Amino acid sequence: MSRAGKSPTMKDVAREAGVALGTVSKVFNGIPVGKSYRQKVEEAANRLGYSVNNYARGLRADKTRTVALILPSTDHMFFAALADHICDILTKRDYRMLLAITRDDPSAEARCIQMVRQNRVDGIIGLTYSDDLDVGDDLPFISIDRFVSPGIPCVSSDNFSGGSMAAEKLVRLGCKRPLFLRTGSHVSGETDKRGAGFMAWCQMNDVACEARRFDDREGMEPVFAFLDEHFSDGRRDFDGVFCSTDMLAHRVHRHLEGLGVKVPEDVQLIGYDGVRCFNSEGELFCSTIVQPVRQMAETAVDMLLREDRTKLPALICLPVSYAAGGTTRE
Amino acid sequence: MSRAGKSPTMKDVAREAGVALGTVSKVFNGIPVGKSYRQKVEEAANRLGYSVNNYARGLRADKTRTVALILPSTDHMFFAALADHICDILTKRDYRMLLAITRDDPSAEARCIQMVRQNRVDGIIGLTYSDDLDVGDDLPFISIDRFVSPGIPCVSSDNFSGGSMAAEKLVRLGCKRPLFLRTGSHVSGETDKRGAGFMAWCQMNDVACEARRFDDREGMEPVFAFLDEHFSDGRRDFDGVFCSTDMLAHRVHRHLEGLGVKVPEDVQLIGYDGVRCFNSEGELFCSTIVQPVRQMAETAVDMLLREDRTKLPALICLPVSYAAGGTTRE
DNA sequence: TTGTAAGCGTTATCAC
DNA sequence: GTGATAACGCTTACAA
Repeated sequence: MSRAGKSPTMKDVAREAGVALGTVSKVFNGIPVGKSYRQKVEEAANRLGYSVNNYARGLRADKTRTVALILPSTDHMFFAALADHICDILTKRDYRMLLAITRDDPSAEARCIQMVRQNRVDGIIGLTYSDDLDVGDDLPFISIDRFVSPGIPCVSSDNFSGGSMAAEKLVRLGCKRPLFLRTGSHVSGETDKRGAGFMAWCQMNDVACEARRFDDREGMEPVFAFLDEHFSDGRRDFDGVFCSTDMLAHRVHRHLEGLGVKVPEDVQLIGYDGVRCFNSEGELFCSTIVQPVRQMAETAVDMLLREDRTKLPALICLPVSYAAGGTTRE
Repeated sequence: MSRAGKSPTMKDVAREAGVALGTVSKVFNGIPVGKSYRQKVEEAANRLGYSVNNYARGLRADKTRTVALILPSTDHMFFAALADHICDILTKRDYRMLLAITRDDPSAEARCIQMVRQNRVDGIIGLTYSDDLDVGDDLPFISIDRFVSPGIPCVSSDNFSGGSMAAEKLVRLGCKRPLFLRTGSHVSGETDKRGAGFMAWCQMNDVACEARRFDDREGMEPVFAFLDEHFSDGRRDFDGVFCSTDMLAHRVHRHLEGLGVKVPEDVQLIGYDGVRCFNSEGELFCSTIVQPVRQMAETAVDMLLREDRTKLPALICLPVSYAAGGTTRE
């Protein structure tokens, strides 16, 4: 019997089962072993409540079957859904997920990298904003939505096509004076292409359009001021707005309502993300370009755990789709 | 110089710094060491890009500074906010968080326990639904919203008071025929007390009220059928509904709208959770009883990591508050 | 203070 | 198949 208070070890199981230590190890690693031995080991292990010590295993093997996910927060439906799917997919592959949250703070991002590095994770999936993130080239890293450095693959939705899709949709639905609106990080990322795609489509199709970008550090006031300027007193300077996120679209929607603007009658609104109320089965907040969250999660995990990590693509854009959510005239 | 491709170890740092291995260890454990030595070690460590191997450390110390959070999913704003706060608080205490997701599946819950046990976490915070969850008494466990077994503390919001508060609010706002509606797990938990508190208040105050409970395995159809029965064709059998969650309240709201019922004019609605759009700074979906998520997270972590784990309380109910969200006549 | 050496639980490699 | 043994990287007595 092993000392009380401490978890049993392989040694204990070996003794209990009356077999050699090596045999126990083999059983727990799926290495062929005589049937009667295997059974004796399994019984002894159950009796003792034994379970493999991953720390000892990781120390020996230098593989921990653990992946870190670094996110700004999980307190946003898009991030939360991403975390949910990635965790799910990793679990199915018998990996564990360490979650680290950064609050968009570059120093926290650096600390996280440091922390998960100490924890000898087998790889990192990160949605980060640091300009100069130093991941180190020994640790597999997949970035989401942001180019970090050459050699680090980036997985994102097809932001450019999504932007074009939004433009086309608005125009097809009758908009003559479309507007692109964004708030967001001052750090540039893949998501900037949403606006680029929107503008490009408009130019290609000879539609005059305007774009306004606001820095998220200034909050919503400048956005509201802009809307007031163009929609107060019966003014309707634009009849369709593509917002860089659903959240922005929703706030714009509310503000326009406050100004007496009718959505979608006076102005049609399209967002980006495909975020839903409460959970991914809820309703949309607005008409939107839907990111393929599950597929993004799958791709990120796939690329991270791929055996052959030479010649990974630098950027993978996954196909988006349009979904009507009540802020457009379908 | 250490072999290429492998991370440097303390030994490498010791050699690089020209000091003893033990000295390096002391530096990284904050144990006093000669100033010049400390500096030499730190420089050498930086030069080599050394970072402590937590697996070796955990193996030796039998402490991993890792906590597992077990949730049904993160794809719901309440769970997502909980995960966010718990991760944040753990990080501040220099703990890492392993996230495991169960999809309400008891067998997945058991697998998770097994998995995190292998990973030698220092404790578990779990929001689980298994009837017969076997955590084992060696591993600190804090349950959220559900009584698991004696000796396992449960942290929840004050569901009973929340229910009473909802009843009082509805009646104060003029409701004469209140209704309690719930869908949810067939497994009983602390959250059942929401309805109990509601009914108790009504009885205490001689208000006749009705309660309907639906099993979530049957979906929303039975709920909608019930609403149709009581609100079709101008019927207004109830003028105030307390729903066991914001999500339910929101769906009820939408369905009532479809029936031509005006909220809050004809019927007032109160939910439970305090969940918001997009993130915790968004707007409420409905008038609601707000759970103190941050405080719940803090309490759970506190109790989990408390030094003296004898005489922990069996149940901690944290105070809720009411917030108007447009579905009541304030 | 510093250096040394034992040991944490596993895996892998021997000769039997 | 067994049994012994050497790593893996770190902490911690203990000796110098």
